[in-house]
Amino acid sequence: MKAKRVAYQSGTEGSSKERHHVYKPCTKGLKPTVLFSLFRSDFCCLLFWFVFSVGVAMGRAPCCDKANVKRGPWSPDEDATLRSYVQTHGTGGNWIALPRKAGLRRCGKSCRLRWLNYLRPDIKHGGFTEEEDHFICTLYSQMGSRWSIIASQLPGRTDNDVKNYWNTKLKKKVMAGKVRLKTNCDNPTTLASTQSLPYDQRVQTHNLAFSATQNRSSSTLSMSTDADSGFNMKTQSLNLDPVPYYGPGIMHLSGFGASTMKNHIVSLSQEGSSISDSSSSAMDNKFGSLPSTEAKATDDLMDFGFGFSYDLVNGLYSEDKAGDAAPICYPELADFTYAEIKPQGLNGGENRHGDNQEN
DNA sequence: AAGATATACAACCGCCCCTCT
DNA sequence: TAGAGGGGCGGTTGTATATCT
Repeated sequence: MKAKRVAYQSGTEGSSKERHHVYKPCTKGLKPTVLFSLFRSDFCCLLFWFVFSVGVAMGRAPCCDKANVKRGPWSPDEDATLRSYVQTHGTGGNWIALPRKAGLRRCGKSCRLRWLNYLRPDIKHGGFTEEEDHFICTLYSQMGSRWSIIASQLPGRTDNDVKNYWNTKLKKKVMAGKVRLKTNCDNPTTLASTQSLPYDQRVQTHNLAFSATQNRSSSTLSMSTDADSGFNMKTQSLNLDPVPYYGPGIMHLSGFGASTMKNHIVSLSQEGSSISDSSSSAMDNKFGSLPSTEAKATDDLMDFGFGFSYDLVNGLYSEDKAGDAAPICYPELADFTYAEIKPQGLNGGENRHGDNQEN
């Protein structure tokens, strides 16, 4: 049950319907000169209200009054206030109302972010282990930039942390061939859930079950979810091309946090792997089974969305044979143009955030 | 030593989804 | 059933710090 809604706190007043009201001057019976002068002023008013109304209609109202909330870095006092309030009262299921109750001049979303990414007691910052590197790379290869899901598999890590780490360090490590990955497993589980296993076994457990190569031009993905994981068992097919590709197996995703599962699908395309927000599709479940790799080395190419593929079996992961030695990279498989390192094929995200580029 | 450049990461933005009325 | 509002997410930006020239 959600908390009672709060009234608009932004600079606008009333409901969105009321905000659509446009000032309409009466000009009946006025002389032309007066009419003209009125027209000029009214035109400005109309223009203002038109722009204002359109602006309101086009986008949603802000969650808080941006003019009256503090922004920027949090002070230690604010941190203490927020921590104390949340630990004492909880969030109450309403972050928007929380800052007012807690006596903070901050946007509710800002409070939420600060708590989740920084103040939460179980947070780990920095110091990513090699194991975590592998895990992140593996999951990134499977699902792209679903940072919240990836982070949910790493105890103490936040999506923001993982995202920043990937963008600033790990991506470069991968490009430099300093991250080892291993394939041949079809049941990825959380890092936390396998902590007790020997390292090599854990890596095997987390390795890629999903492969996509650039020359695999057509695919049909058998989408299913694991009833054991809490998902609804469902099987669906996604025809991406008239010539279907039937994957050799099913990838179980029981380890992924079901609570964060929303409508996303994983698809294969000519560009390789991609994950699409299903807002543009009819898919009900976010993840499903994917063609798993059955130790076919030629199929074990990992597409990081960089515009190239890695040979996972022979290339990136070499611990089996060479201990901690750096992996072998295959330049013929990779376009290392650094500028090209950017997740691609995340159609939903690109669409969703296309407007952001205007900022 | 100083300015330029690179790096790291906290914080923000705007969108979408879900729930409630 | 439509609209409002909040939560959550991924992408981007801003800024402090580190490194380089």
